[in-house]
Formats: sequence, C-alpha cells, structure tokens
Amino acid sequence: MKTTRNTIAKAAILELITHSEVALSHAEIQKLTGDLCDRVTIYRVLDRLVNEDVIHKIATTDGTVKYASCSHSHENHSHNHVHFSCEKCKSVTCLENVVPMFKLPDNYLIKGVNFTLTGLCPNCI
Amino acid sequence: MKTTRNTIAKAAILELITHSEVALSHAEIQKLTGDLCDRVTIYRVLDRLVNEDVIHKIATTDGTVKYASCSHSHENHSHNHVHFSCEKCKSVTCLENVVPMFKLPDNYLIKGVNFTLTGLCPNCI
DNA sequence: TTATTAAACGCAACAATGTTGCGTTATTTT
DNA sequence: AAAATAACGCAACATTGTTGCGTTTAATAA
Ligand SMILES: [Mn+2]
Ligand SMILES: [Mn+2]
Ligand SMILES: [Zn+2]
Ligand SMILES: [Zn+2]
Repeated sequence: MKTTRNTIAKAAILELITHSEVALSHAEIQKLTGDLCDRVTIYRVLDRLVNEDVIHKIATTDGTVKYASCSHSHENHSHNHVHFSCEKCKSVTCLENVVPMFKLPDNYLIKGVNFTLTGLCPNCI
Repeated sequence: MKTTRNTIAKAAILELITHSEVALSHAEIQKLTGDLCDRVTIYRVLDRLVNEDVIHKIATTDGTVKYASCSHSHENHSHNHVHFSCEKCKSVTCLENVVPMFKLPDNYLIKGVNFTLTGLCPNCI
C-alpha cells in the first residue's frame, strides 16, 4: 500500500485550515502560506487531506471551491452538514449542527454530500 | 429597465437543456451546438437563463458546473431539490422530488440552495 | 415598412484555476 | 547509514471563466 508522509507543507496547510473560522480557498491558502511551497504542492496537499478525510471540500454555486476541517470527533463522523456561502462577504462556513433530512430512492449509492446555501450571513444581514 | 431578447443561440441552448435527461456543462453544450455561436455567447446565454430562472446551475464537489431546466410548473417553484452526480458515468441529474428538510438558525437569509449527492447512479450501481 | 435603440454578438486578449510529467528532495523504513 | 519512494519544485499545458470593444440584430417606435 502507499503510505502518506508528514511534510512541513502539509502540516502548515492543515494548521491554517483547522484554525480558520471560515473555509479557505486554494488562492487564500497560497496567500497565507506565502513562499512556503509551490502552488501545485498546495493542490496536492489538499487532495491528500481530503482523501485522508481530515478536511472536506466545499463547492459553492458561484464556482468557488473551499476547504474546511472537521471540528467534531473522529468517530463515525460525516460531512453531511450544511455550508453557508455569503454573497456579500464571500465567507463560507460550516454549519455543523444543521444536517438535512431527505429520502433518496434506494437505487442510488451515496458516497458524498455537498449541501451549500447561498445568501447573507449574520454579519451581513 | 433592461429587456431580454430572444435570439437563436438562446433558443437553441435552452432547447438542448430542456430536452436533455441529464444536466449539461458548458463544454458539452459547446460540443452539441457546434459552430452555432461563440464560446463566450454560451456563457452569456447561460447566465441570462439562470437570471431569468428558466434553468438552474449545479456545482458538484469535483468542480464541474452543470445546467438543468425545471420540468415542474412555473408557479411558486423552487430549485431546492437534490442533484445526483455519478462518479462513474459523470452524469448529473435532478431528483426533483427529493427535497431535504433542515432547520437553519434564523439569523441567516437564504437566497439559493445547492444540494448535490455524489456516488453511483442506478445505471452504474 | 423603415428607422431607431440597445441587447446580444464575435473576436481577441486576458485571468484564474487545475493538471501532468519529470528530475530532484526529503521522509520513512530497514 | 542506506534504500525506497512519497512528496516536492518547476515548467508547461489544459480548462474554465471574464472583459472590452466594435459590429450585428432583435424589439420597438415612427
Ligand atoms: Mn463543513
Ligand atoms: Mn435541478
Ligand atoms: Zn457575510
Ligand atoms: Zn452513473
């Protein structure tokens, strides 16, 4: 099997994401990390962290892709909560206690969910 | 006020989307329309159709953006249903009768929703 | 029907985002 | 310390989306 290694870039990027109140985009991470590592490395680190289920990827309707960490415990956690994307301040936040209920036809196999709401956040309302 | 005009490009693109079983991406529409119009025109037509609420935009977690029409009646309809993105055949479909229930803190103003599930569709399961 | 108006267009140029290949570096294991 | 290879930097490329501007054309008024 292929093992995963702990590098300084990976540690720094994960640190950034976990300590951020809002979800971060690749561009924001690049700006925050400065010349820590290459653009491509950031993409690869993000992919790795997503695959390791340490962070999750959020796609908003306006096309932006952001990344956030899971604050909850690692036991049987799922990323099926709602995300809110503010039109004004452009912030994307996890609403970890807002979990939608729905009934899917049983001939589908769900592997991942992406619930994103757009509008105005409490700060911008 | 600025009025909207009916052009051949707009009519053809809407025709494509409404008659498609699955949601279509910009690239797919471009391939299907051939040299009907410019790349940029497709973007502008799609934006117009979304603003007119005739079609809706779907952003999947893998980064692809697709467009679909509303089959339901035009009276008080909303686009708050679930979309399914198949990992294998890459198809994106509207599940118009799957509408999630959730309770959002009241200090948010919702203007749009984007619910996307990822996994295997009935054809690929 | 013809003239007017501005929405929509084509084209070119640009920006942002994401991907791939390859030789090099550095983490982990032996 | 040496070996194996995951991860890296760099360059080059691909895809996606945006903007400006002069031209075309659909809608409306004359
Ligand atoms: Mn989240
Ligand atoms: Mn839909
Ligand atoms: Zn806000
Ligand atoms: Zn499928």
